[in-house]
Amino acid sequence: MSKLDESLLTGLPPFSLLERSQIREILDQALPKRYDEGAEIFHEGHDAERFHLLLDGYIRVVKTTEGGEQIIALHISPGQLFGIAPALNRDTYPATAIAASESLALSWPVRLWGEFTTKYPGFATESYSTLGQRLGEMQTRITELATQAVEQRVAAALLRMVTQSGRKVDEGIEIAFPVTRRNISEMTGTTLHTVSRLLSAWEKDGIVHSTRKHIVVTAPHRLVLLSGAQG
Amino acid sequence: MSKLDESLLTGLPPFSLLERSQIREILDQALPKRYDEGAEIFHEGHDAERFHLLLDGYIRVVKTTEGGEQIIALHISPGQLFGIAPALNRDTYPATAIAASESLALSWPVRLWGEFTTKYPGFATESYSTLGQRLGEMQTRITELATQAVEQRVAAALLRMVTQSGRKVDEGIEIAFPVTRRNISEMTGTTLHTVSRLLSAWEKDGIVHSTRKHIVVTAPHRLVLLSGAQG
DNA sequence: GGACCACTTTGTCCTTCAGCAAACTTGCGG
DNA sequence: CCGCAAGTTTGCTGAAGGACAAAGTGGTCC
Repeated sequence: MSKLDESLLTGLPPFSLLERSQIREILDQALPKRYDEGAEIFHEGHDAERFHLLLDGYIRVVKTTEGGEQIIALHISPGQLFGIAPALNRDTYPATAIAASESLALSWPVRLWGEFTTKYPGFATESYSTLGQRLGEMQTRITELATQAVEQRVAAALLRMVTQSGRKVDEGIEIAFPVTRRNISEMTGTTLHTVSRLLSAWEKDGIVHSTRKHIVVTAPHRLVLLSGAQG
Repeated sequence: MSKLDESLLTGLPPFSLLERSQIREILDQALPKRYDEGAEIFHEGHDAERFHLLLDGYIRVVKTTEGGEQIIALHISPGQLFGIAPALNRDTYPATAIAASESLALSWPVRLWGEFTTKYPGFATESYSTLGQRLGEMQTRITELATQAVEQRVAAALLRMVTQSGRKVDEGIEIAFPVTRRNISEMTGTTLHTVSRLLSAWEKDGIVHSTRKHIVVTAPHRLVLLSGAQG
């Protein structure tokens, strides 16, 4: 593994305001690792031995029910910490992390968590803000699941992915990682069949254009209408 | 308001391990307040000026959708901190808190949050553990909503309330605060009608006994079966 | 180039549960 | 003690969407 460059961390929220030497030190203790699409990074229930920072790619955080069904809890984008069980005094991971696309992540042993939070003021603050945001998102998903119809939930899920990872292409905005119908159904609590039907309908209406594992949203504003209070 | 007694806080997780003089100091800065059933303690979106500790009673934390529907996010029991937006660097409350029964709570201005967390080691740790648990519960609710049928969700909601606040009576275990059918429907994402039908059926089966705003679970084990993978 | 595999599409049926409506019960305030 | 409000029960109907089935379509590996 080649020597890591400091520019990797410079400007990332958790490490902003740090001096070059500090970043060097943090980096020297990091273990970089590449993950293929579909590769597991850590598993629900296992001992939380390391915490992670995603540098490139996208991560799906997944929970499995006793019935064997999977629920996608959230997606991680580059620059975000994940698997930060130590922040909440947990000693096992509460969910499984899987690379949604080919990804690169750094990780540190949990014992460094305490060191980082005390040594670098911004680090703790930033981490807990992240947690706060995630809590808010989960709130939103709960109210969505509790009050909205399937069509609205699927529209909202697409918009969330677009917002988090959308990149401009000439047709519209493309979700930057592979997504299957099944994936979407696991984000919205429905079946892949229903998702397929919805996407087909939207395709016909010119709202989205989707190929095998890729989705381009061509009319985001119409999707917003579908996701909102009334269509 | 009469002088507060130190025994109020002694032994409560957030303040365990503290010396008498420290507890005295904390208590002297606290504002105690009594709330009638249904009274609002703070409102979603308002400036988070204080954080709270529930001493007696039960609090419902509620989120309102644009459509005006309410979703009950969680219940707070005595001894728990709530409205701890500052822990996540939020400056507004993410939800509304309402007394589910007559309640007594202490509160402190948010500026003391930093002081408490730095001065009293156990305080921060304990607070973040609480947050971790809540995050876990929300996860569970999301998977429930996404994968389980209404009957299972309602059974699970009753069990959750029983676990959190159940007190033994001769018929079985009673939920310690008033709960209406509508409340349950707001916890489970269904309608009060459906909840009413379920409770009636369970009453006939001898699983619960419910009066107007009170529920006694007479056969918890059967409820567990209903909430589980298969009924 | 062919075979297999993963993903998708589409059709049909059937259950669950939300929506609507209306009567009933309980408790409280005057 | 009466009237009203809040909470509950119950019936009926219809639509949403899950379950099952089966065929279509890329993509990839040999």
